Amino acid sequence: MNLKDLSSLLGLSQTTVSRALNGYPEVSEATRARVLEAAAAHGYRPDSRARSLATGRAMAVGLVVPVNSRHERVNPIFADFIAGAGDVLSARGYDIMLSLASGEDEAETYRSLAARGRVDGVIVQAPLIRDWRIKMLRDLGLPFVVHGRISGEDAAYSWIDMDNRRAFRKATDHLLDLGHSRIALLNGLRDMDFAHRREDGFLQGMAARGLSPLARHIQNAPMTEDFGYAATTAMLEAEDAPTAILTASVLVAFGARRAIEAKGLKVGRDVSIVTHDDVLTYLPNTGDPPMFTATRSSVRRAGEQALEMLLQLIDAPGCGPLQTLMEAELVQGTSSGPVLNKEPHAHAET
Amino acid sequence: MNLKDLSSLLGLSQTTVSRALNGYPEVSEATRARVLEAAAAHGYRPDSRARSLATGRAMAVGLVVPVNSRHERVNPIFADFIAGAGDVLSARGYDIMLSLASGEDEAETYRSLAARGRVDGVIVQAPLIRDWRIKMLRDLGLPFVVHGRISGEDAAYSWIDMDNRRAFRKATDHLLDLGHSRIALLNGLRDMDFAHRREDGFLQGMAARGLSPLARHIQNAPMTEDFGYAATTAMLEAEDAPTAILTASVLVAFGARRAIEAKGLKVGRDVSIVTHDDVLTYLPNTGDPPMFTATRSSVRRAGEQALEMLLQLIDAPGCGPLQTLMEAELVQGTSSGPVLNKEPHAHAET
DNA sequence: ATCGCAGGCCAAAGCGCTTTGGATATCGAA
DNA sequence: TTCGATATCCAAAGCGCTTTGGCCTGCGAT
Repeated sequence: MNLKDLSSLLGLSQTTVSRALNGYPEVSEATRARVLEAAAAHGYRPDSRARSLATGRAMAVGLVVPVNSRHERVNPIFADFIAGAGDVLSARGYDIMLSLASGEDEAETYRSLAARGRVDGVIVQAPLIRDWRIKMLRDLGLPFVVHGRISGEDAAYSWIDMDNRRAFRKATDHLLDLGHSRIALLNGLRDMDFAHRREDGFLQGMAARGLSPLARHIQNAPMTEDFGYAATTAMLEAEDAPTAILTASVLVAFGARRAIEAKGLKVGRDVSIVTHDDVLTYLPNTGDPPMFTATRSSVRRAGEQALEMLLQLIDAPGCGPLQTLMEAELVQGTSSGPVLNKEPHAHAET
Repeated sequence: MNLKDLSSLLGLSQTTVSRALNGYPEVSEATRARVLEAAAAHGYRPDSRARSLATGRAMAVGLVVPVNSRHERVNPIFADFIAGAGDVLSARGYDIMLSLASGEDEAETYRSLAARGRVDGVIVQAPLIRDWRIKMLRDLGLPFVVHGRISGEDAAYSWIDMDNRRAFRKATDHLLDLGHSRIALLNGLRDMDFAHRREDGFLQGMAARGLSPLARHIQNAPMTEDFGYAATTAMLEAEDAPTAILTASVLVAFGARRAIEAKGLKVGRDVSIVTHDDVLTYLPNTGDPPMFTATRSSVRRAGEQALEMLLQLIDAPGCGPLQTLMEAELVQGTSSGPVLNKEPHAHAET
């Protein structure tokens, strides 16, 4: 059932039917009602390719998810980010064009999406420290919003980000206030911009009290449970074991907790954990008080907001760079407590 | 840069340029070379909407991800499934149209994708016990592949599934062989078809040895860490505590382990865990031997295979229902061992 | 010299929609 | 009665591509 069929069926021109369906005023209410009814009855839905070709708008946004080429990992935060994005988009009649891009192909992916007219805008995920994508997207003239920010990028661009530096500064201060001074940071991959900012916040907090962490107490890796476990185990067994650990994700915190408990130590008493919590639906930090003391910022909310912004940029191309900084709140859980003044934990089991 | 520009620039007709680019034989090799070179030089990429309108093929497949309406949860397995799917698709020039659909809207989502010509086929995720989607998709005439199977569906349809029943039968037998008889099952949501099959395999295994589990030892919930923790804690504290636990995901297994260790018990000695492992990149079951004894089947591989099948159905619409059953392998980890003959664990700490 | 045929190219007709630029009818005001 | 608004509707021109159905040209066969 296409427009031609429908209009001849109604004894009207395609123009009139199209206008009736799209809410234009040049059509009588009686006719509009008749058209809408017929359209519903026959399940007519305009072909989006044809419509898109005629209007020049794709009614879709691109979500380019980088597949870490070294690790071939797809971060599960995308599932929640997309859930947020999807809500906003479907409410406005947009679709999501998903592209997985691994490293080299990524430039081609953007160019292709733009040139083939598949999308009206894109979301840039997982920005790196000096990300080349900004310049390329600007050159392409494709509206975009970065989920995260890019250190070393001078030009203005639209982004939504959590205040990673401040969040980790807060988390660090929290631990320092509890008397901890040997604090470790289990962070995301080194080239990720967010990891850089988190480390920054951590170091600033330490420096403000005249402290400086051991180099081996700052580790970067994909944020998996076994990274948390392995890194924590190693640190607890070495000299100058940390009394508190900052982790970049709940999954890593799970691993840290396992390592601590495997040593016969108690989380929140012998070793404290403060984690960042993206509020992923399948990794809830539940309990009252919650299991982990955490800096909390919903990635799903970020997805909603990011798309709100992108749609705004698409609707009004000139409306300048939009920027949203989300604040993470520190929630006190059971995983952090005052430092114990006793023998280093490393020897607790020896 | 569109076809018209490119062809007038080359002094050729649009027909010839189009044919040259698409590999038709009616164009001399010399001309073809000239065209390809010019296209590359000017970064020409055919507008996919126009092409799609002309050919009738969308060159995109739909991935409809159900957002559990009760729980608003997006299962992280989709991230990995999509990674597999993306590999296959991008190699063949297809794009992914992602739709999040929550319950009621889902029918509309499929209808809309089909009617608007946005996709050439779809993947159906998370099938329920008696899923209405099969009938609807068949009526729509849209090629589709189900990721999972549908009990109570008589008509033939294309699917790819892991042999859930056999996997859990294997896992159960493994535990039974180790002498366990009080085995619990922490399963996914009750209306999910896979959960049903897993329970089946479990019950079959038990019945084969004349055993039948306690009703409260079979639990259904979203597969989160805290479900594993809470359920395990409760069971260990009650009468007739299980000596072994079967979990439906690594995340749930994490929770079960935490509960066991919190009771001062040792996983693999006091209480065994066998989990299903979807081999999610961010939830690796690492170690040698691995941390968890598990039935292993890569969901990423399933994604690849599912799209291979879907593309086949799209290319040759009549090629009949395609069905792939994947076998999960049982890998022995450190989380399962022979049953201890001693006082019930419930009292271990009292 | 003529014919047939293949190779190489092109004009134009779609694909299904939106949108421009009228056309026609109606109606109150002059 | 005549005239401009208004309100309704319509024919046709795109959007950028593919594809059908030719049109030439040259060449070997008749």
